[in-house]
Amino acid sequence: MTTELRLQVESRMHAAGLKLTPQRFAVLDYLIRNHIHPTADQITARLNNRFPRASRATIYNTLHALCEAGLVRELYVDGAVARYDALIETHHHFVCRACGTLEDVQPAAVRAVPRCNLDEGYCVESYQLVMRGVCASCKQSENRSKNLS
Amino acid sequence: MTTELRLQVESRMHAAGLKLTPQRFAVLDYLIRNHIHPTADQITARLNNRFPRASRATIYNTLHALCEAGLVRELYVDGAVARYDALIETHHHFVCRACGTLEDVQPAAVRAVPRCNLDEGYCVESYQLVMRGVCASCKQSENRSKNLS
DNA sequence: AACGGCCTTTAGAATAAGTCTAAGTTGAGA
DNA sequence: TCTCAACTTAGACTTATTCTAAAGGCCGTT
Ligand SMILES: [Mn+2]
Ligand SMILES: [Mn+2]
Ligand SMILES: [Zn+2]
Ligand SMILES: [Zn+2]
Repeated sequence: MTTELRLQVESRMHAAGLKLTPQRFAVLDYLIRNHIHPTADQITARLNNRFPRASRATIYNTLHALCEAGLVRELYVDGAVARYDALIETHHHFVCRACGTLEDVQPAAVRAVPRCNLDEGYCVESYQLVMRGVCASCKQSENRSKNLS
Repeated sequence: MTTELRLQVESRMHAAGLKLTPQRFAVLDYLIRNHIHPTADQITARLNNRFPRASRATIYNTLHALCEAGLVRELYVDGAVARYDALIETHHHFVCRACGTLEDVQPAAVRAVPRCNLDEGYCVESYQLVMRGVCASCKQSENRSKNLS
């Protein structure tokens, strides 16, 4: 499975004119296995537990290279920090205002996909929907504390 | 008209426990008159042509105060820089990848408002749609250069 | 008018995310 | 195996934003 993945990735990277280095593979592998939309810092912290170590510059270079190659998406949702996502099929996001987690929302969960007809001449190439609210587990704790009071 | 506005703003600020200072009014007034979703820097540059001058810290304090008071929205669309919006009614945005302008999209222009039915227990409080593409005037120049070649 | 308390403004230092640079390292094709 | 463009690295730099400590303004009280 990792072998398959490696081959897929290798061919994609190659197509984009990029070498597949250990660092690049480690970053992508981490993103594919962890759909938590981590920041560059989280990725760095996580990868530097184990081999191969990667410097800040390399993390950013790698993330940008992977974005260029279309294997990763850069996501700005809340503040000034970029988050990264290896799920590149069209999908949306839900942000919990209580715990801050950023979860995927499959397009199927959005009942009516928006069709935007802007003024004449505008060309919409992509769109992204960000929903905000309270996630199921935070909702529960909210209710629990309400009952106590 | 400015008088009416000032009174409205004053009561809103007061309700939020905040004084309406000349700096605060100037920032809000600028945002209301200019729907260009400016950054803190653009606001600073613009206001410091005329009275009242405002320091960086005050600009940020003011913008945050106005956000708290619900008179202004902070918007992160592309990356690292916050943009500010005095249009607080629900609406969406269009970003031109060529010229970078960020325009309002009235909800009416979105044909089908998304209804999101997430997993049990999730509570969606708001959502925002960001469309990306090419604006009408950039589209024109693109076409013009295509014809030349 | 002078005083005191509280909120606001200010300049500039501090922080945080990301980019750049210059030097050393590496790995894929010949 | 050899080679060299591509890659990685530490650390300096930049940019947006936040923090801090001191000064200023407003108001009700003496
Ligand atoms: Mn995602
Ligand atoms: Mn807007
Ligand atoms: Zn939550
Ligand atoms: Zn444009």
